Amino acid sequence: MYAELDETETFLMTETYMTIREMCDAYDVTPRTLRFYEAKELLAPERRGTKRLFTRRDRARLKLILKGKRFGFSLEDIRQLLDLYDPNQENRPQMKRAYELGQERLADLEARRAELEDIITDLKANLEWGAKLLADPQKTAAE
Amino acid sequence: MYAELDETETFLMTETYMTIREMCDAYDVTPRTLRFYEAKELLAPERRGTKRLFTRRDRARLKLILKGKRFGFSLEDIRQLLDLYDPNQENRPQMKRAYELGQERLADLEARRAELEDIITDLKANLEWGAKLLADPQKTAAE
DNA sequence: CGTTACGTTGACGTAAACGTAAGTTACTAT
DNA sequence: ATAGTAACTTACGTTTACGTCAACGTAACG
Repeated sequence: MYAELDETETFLMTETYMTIREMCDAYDVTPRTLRFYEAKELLAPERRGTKRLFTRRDRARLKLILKGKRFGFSLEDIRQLLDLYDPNQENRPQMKRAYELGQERLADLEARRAELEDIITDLKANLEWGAKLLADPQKTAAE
Repeated sequence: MYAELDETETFLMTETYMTIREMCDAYDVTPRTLRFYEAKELLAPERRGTKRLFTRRDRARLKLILKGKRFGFSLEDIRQLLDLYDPNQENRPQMKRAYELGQERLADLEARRAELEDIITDLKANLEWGAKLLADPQKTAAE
């Protein structure tokens, strides 16, 4: 099926593919990581022969993966979130399920945002107290 | 030194200690987890004989640990954050270092808050689009 | 045509954060 | 005295998310 493609790639090259190394440099990850994400079905790069070609879609997904990780989501959590981002057209029941799942996730995220606010507020207050203590050890002595 | 204490514990029992099981029930963790956190010096329960007695301080710290984990901080990260919360009095250079470290952490947290906002915004938009698609598949067909 | 560079697939190793017995101790209840 | 309950220590097992070789393919370059 691919036998008729020549070296000049005249077909869908509007996609601006990226090699694995370009990806690594652009997003500061290792090749191992990208292959690992593919194995876990978080990414799905195309292949030219044996080599991976990462698409715009892969890049968008990778960005989300990296963000998600910074918030303590497991890769499995993230995979489910990603599925919300390009819903499987032609499958209403599954779409609906994904939509509902998305609502729950959104609630989670908003709860986390509140927690994060708390933490930030606490830490700020604490640092201000610390600043006073450093500046004037006597005055701040009392609890 | 503890030989003169009797069973009625008349000394510092204003602290309202909690047993390991009470802690587990209150914070939804396992005993293993609490012992693990102690081994990692995140908690420092007192002992009555061999048994652990968790103080108010331990509880405050545990709350922060659990929050921190939800944001993808490692236990080692969290340990350093915790040290900011009850600074080692009588140690200016270390206090100063802790303070500076705290500033950095705060910047991290605020950056994360921004990211979290992004994610929430994205997901919201996505879900609204999904809602339309579910409600009226024809109209929403175009990309 | 050899070698250098980049990519590939196994396959085993590792650090973090616990889980899970196995065996011991301590108190309490019958 | 015995049985039960709860906690303890020691130690090996497990999962997640990759790191790290080893061995191989192939395209380009001098």
